[in-house]
Amino acid sequence: MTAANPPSSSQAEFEKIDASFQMTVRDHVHRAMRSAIISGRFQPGQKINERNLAEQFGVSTTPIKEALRQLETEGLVEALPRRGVVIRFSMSWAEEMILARAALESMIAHLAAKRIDEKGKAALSVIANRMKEATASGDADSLIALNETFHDHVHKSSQCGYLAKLIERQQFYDASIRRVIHLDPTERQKALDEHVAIADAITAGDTDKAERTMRDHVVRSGDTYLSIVFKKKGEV
Amino acid sequence: MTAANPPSSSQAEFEKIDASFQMTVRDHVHRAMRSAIISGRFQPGQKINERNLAEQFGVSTTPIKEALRQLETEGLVEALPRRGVVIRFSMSWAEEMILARAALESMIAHLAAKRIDEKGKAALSVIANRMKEATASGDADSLIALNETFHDHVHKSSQCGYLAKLIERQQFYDASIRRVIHLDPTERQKALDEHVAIADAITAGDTDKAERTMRDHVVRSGDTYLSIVFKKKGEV
DNA sequence: ATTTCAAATCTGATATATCAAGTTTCACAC
DNA sequence: GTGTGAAACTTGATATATCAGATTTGAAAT
Repeated sequence: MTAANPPSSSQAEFEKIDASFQMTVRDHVHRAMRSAIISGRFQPGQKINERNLAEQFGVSTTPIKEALRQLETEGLVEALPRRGVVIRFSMSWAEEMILARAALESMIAHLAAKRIDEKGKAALSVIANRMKEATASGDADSLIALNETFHDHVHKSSQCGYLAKLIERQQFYDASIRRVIHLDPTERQKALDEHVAIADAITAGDTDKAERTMRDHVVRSGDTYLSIVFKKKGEV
Repeated sequence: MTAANPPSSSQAEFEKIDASFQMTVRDHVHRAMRSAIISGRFQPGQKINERNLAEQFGVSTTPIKEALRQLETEGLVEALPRRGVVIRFSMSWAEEMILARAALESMIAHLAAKRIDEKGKAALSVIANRMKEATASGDADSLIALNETFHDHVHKSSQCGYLAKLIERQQFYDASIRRVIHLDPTERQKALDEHVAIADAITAGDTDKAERTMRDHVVRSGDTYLSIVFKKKGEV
């Protein structure tokens, strides 16, 4: 289904260019606002003024309104009809985002363990080995990238599109915070052990174990992020 | 915190009016479009024209664009920058929505079993008993309403706001389809047994069992809806 | 000082206009 | 017939204008 096929004509095969490559103003605003909200640059309950925002970004209110609708559907702001939008993000919201991600990732891990093929297993093993190396050498940047590769590969193996998309929206920490975590050797080791356990379970087709190890991993690492972002220890 | 408090002044106490009560054009469009998509009135991959839609609804394109952004974030349509939006809903998408709901509802059931108080247990028991009666008498309309009450009560007991909101978006069947299901005595009985099992587990504080019974319930009933909406049997 | 209420103001909701990227059409060259 | 490319057309993206609900203000009444 991938490279094994002979070219149907004498043309070389290329992957479709990702349409989301090009940036629109509303997406820029959406990302910027999302990042600002989840990094705490707005207070919970704070009101958002559309005209102000438009002026700050130097654009009209149209793309602002669209970005706000996206944030609203994501659950990061609440829209009160004819009264504007207010920020809805706090530590408890972040805790629930972790739980949501844990529930969804463990579901997808279950399916990955059920549906992964031999090629996928091999690829997963390669990723896991690279993680071992990067952990040993303390290469934080590689680990951050590999972490994303790992989870993306699990998503692909599960053959789930909707679930994968849904999971993307449950992330409330960004690159800079990840970096802090991955610079700690203890954290690095914990994450590695968990990733290896997940990979083993999926490769073995052990749906139950894949589910449990993934959930534990998401919850534990999520709590670590929580304690950094909100400067205190969270329990679930 | 509820009715036990004496009035702080001589004023009677009223619940705040739900701000989402008032309807805006964009919400009307959003709901109408969502309903149309999940009931299959658009083909997967079909292109949506903003101006056409605006004309059909008899409004300008502004609220249309906002509604489309909401649908996009929900995952029901995909926006290709500068090329418009296309429908992204099919049987496989619906299957995944069921799985997402199963994962999230079981997580919330787990928390409900952990956090519910005595008053909540009593209320849950009342709901379960009403369900038994309605099932015995075959009152489909009451059952539909009670079903919603039941799940809402579990959500409340879990004290989760974000998760509850997230779950609302994973519903792809509406009242008319529910009615078909609840008119079947066998289905009614199955649903009752499951609801009772869930209520028992939550009341007993058995987080594990609450999780499992809830998941099984959502998946099984989801498959029933699936087979009706898409006219064939789905397996997961 | 407190309450009342209408005018002024603010601001989100909607409509309309403009711009630019994407698509289609079709004449023309090979 | 096939490929090329420019013009015409379509349509999403953005900007601006208008409307109406919500909030604030302040003078008058008590």
